[in-house]
Parts: sequence; structure tokens; C-alpha cells
Amino acid sequence: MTPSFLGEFEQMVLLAILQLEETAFAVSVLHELDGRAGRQVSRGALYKTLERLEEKGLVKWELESATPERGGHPRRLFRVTGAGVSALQASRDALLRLWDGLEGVLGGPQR
Amino acid sequence: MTPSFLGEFEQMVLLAILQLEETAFAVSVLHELDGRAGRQVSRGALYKTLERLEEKGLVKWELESATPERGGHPRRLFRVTGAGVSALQASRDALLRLWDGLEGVLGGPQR
DNA sequence: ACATCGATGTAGACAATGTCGACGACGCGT
DNA sequence: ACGCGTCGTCGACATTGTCTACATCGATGT
Repeated sequence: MTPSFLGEFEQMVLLAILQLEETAFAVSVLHELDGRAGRQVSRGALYKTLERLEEKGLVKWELESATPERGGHPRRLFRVTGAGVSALQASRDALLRLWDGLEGVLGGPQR
Repeated sequence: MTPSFLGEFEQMVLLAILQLEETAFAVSVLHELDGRAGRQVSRGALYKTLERLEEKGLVKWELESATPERGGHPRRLFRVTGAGVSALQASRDALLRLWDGLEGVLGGPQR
């Protein structure tokens, strides 16, 4: 069975959700991606990805409990599942191993 | 025009080429990816990706100079271009920023 | 010589991901 | 009641990821 690797964008979305924790709503994820990774995508693009990640069981969500005040639809709070975290670890480990020894070529993290 | 981000696999291929330096032939890249990242793909898949990376100007190649002894077609030695290195740096920086602060969730590198 | 084999590389197809733009639904001001 | 801003959904299409043939051309064996 193919472990089915994480796409590049899927990975970023998962990470943004983890970063946001209790405030991981779709639009916040968009801001997080823009802010941290300089990646600007449309809402539609993000929702599609989120949908696919859910089909694969890497994220799940629940409707916002407290104040659905602003806007129409109740917001959804996203969370990364255990499988999602594992997938993330796997991708990260692979990249880390590939980066290893190339600090000279790619600028080091603290440059 | 979209800055066109690097796909997940493209990124790995580029890194493997950098790692191999003077021995970056297609099949060696395959082994490098398998060894370092545990990623096993067919040769065809790799060649296609290499072809696309070249169209985008991220890699270039030259025919092996010395001993084209074994086999039919002369082997091609791949190299990452300056643009390729920049793209790699950009991806890495983005990921690094997204990972930042999540060492607790994803196991740290020295775990 | 000729059939094979092994190391390369090429081609064509198809699945998975990435990305939009447009549309439907709701509350809130005014 | 009407328009506006916030959410979420859809359908379409471009890009990437991947595979299974297939074509080449030395070296080998017979």
C-alpha cells in the first residue's frame, strides 16, 4: 500500500492548523499561510484542500461552539488528526534528511 | 504570473541532485531518494519530473564526458541551476517558518 | 552474425493535487 | 427590505505525480 505522500500545499495547510490551535478557522488559516509562508490562495482553493484532507482522515472539524456571531454560516474549527501528525512527521523527516549537508548551498536557517 | 511553487516531489528531486553533485545521473537520483527519503518511484516518473524541471529552468544537464561505456544512451549528468537553488531556498524557508514552534507536536530532529 | 540482456532514455495515459471564480446563505446595519 | 461582508460549496481546469510500455545501442554468448 502506498503511504500516499502529502502534497506540498496540503502539508502547509496542516501545519497552519497546528499553529493556530484553537483558532484554526478557514480564513485564519489563509492568513497564517500568507503571513508565515507568503502564500496567498483563494478561499476556494483552501476549502478544496481541506475537503481532501478530511477524506484522507488527516483533519477533522467541529462547528464553533461559542459565538457564531459574525457572518452567516457557523464557522468550522479544524484540527489535525493523529494520522495527520504522523504524515507531517514523515514528510518532515524526509526533507530533513535531504537537506542534511546542504546548509552551504541553501542559506542556513540563522543566516 | 504565479511564482509557481515547487511541488513536493520536484523539491526532493532537486535536493537529491544537489546531494549527488558530480554523480547526479538519473538512476543515482532514484537511489538517493530511496535511501534518504524512503521514496521509491519508477524511472519514468523521475524522467518526467526532470523534464518538467528543465522546462522551468530549474535544472540543466550535460552528457557524461568520460566513460559512456555501459549501456546504450549516454548518461546525462544533472545540475540544479541558480533559479533551482532559489526555489529550493524559498520552499525551505516557508516550511521552516511553518514548523517553527511545533517541535513539541512533531518530534524534534534530535529526538 | 544474431538474439539477448542490461542500462538509458522517451512517450502516452491517467490519477492526484493545486487553484480559480462564481454562486448560495446568513446576520447586521441603515 | 436591501445591500454588504463573512462563510462555505461547486464545477472546471491547470499542474504535478506516477506508471507501464517501448525504443536504443553497446556488450555478451552461442
